[in-house]
Amino acid sequence: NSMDDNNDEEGDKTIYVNPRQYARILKRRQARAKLEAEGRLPKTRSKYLHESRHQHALKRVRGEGGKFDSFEGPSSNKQQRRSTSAASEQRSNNSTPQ
Amino acid sequence: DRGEARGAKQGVILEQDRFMPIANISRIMKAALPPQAKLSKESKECVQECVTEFLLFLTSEASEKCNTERRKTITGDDLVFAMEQLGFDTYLPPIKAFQKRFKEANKIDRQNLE
Amino acid sequence: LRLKRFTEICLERVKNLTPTEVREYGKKLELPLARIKKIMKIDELATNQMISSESPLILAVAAEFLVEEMTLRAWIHANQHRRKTIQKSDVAASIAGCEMFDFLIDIVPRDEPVKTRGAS
DNA sequence: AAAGAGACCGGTGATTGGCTTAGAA
DNA sequence: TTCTAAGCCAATCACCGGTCTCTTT
Repeated sequence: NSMDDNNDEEGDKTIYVNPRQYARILKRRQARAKLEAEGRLPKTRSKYLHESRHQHALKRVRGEGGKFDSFEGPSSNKQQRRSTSAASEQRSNNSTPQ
Repeated sequence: DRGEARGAKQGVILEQDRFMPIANISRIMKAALPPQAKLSKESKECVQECVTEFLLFLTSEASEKCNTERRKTITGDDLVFAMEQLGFDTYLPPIKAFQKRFKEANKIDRQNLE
Repeated sequence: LRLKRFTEICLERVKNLTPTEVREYGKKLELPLARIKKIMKIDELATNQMISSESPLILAVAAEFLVEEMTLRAWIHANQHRRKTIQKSDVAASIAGCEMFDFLIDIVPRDEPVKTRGAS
């Protein structure tokens, strides 16, 4: 019922865990290790998930306080359409920026 | 070679497929809290990862039992049994109640369709 | 702060449900079933198995309970430190303080030295 | 016969960042 | 006290759930 919480052999801390979960915890640990060994798990989180949504957020109209706002500003100024002729198509692939 | 190509090669599992949407997690957490409570981004991501482990923890238990019993479908009963085995006793009454009503509802509109 | 009332509240939410209301409750679940199924398929064995339609539903309800309880315990810990923002350390403490959450031992780093003193 | 996988589709809510200031430190 | 970081807005679009056919139990 005891287990070390570090999978390295450094082994110092042995703590006692829920005996009903013990066996499953070990098997899950193996499964995660295998997944990691196959290189299927990104170890770091990306700043955003979708390039398109990131760009969308940058392009959105914002109020005075930096909040998102409805299509047009309430006070002065007329709406100005910025038809973004951003020609290049981004591959919708997900690169991890950070 | 069928044994090798079966489970071996799949691409990287990206975040969208490994975690529940962060906004949903956040909403559940907020709902359980008094309105003046705030949530750090780290705490939300942490709970997000906990949920994934929870799902896989139960799935792993149920899946292995199905395998040894040579059944090829993971049923709700398998997951309920897994929850019992793994000590999630406090969740069981509501879960069982929900499952029961769900089966009844299925039964009913199956009959209605005929 | 009343804490152990939580389990009872969970029960009340589900115990009186007519078959018609089960559908509504199913719709009201926060967690998308499609993604739950996708996550299940990450499991080595489960990838080659079939998954009944009720399985994601069961897990959705259970996971929602899990999040609520974890969050509540984390909030208690945050309060003990006079904080109004739940930090990752609070979640870690809530996990460390409940035997049922032992399965998260690898997920959340256990470096919180704060020992829960014996409450009265 | 009953039920799930997989492909397809259309509708929709999760994703998303700059500024303010709550509140962690 | 200093100064980090959470909440606040809502428009796009990836994804969810519903439906279909085909396969599996």
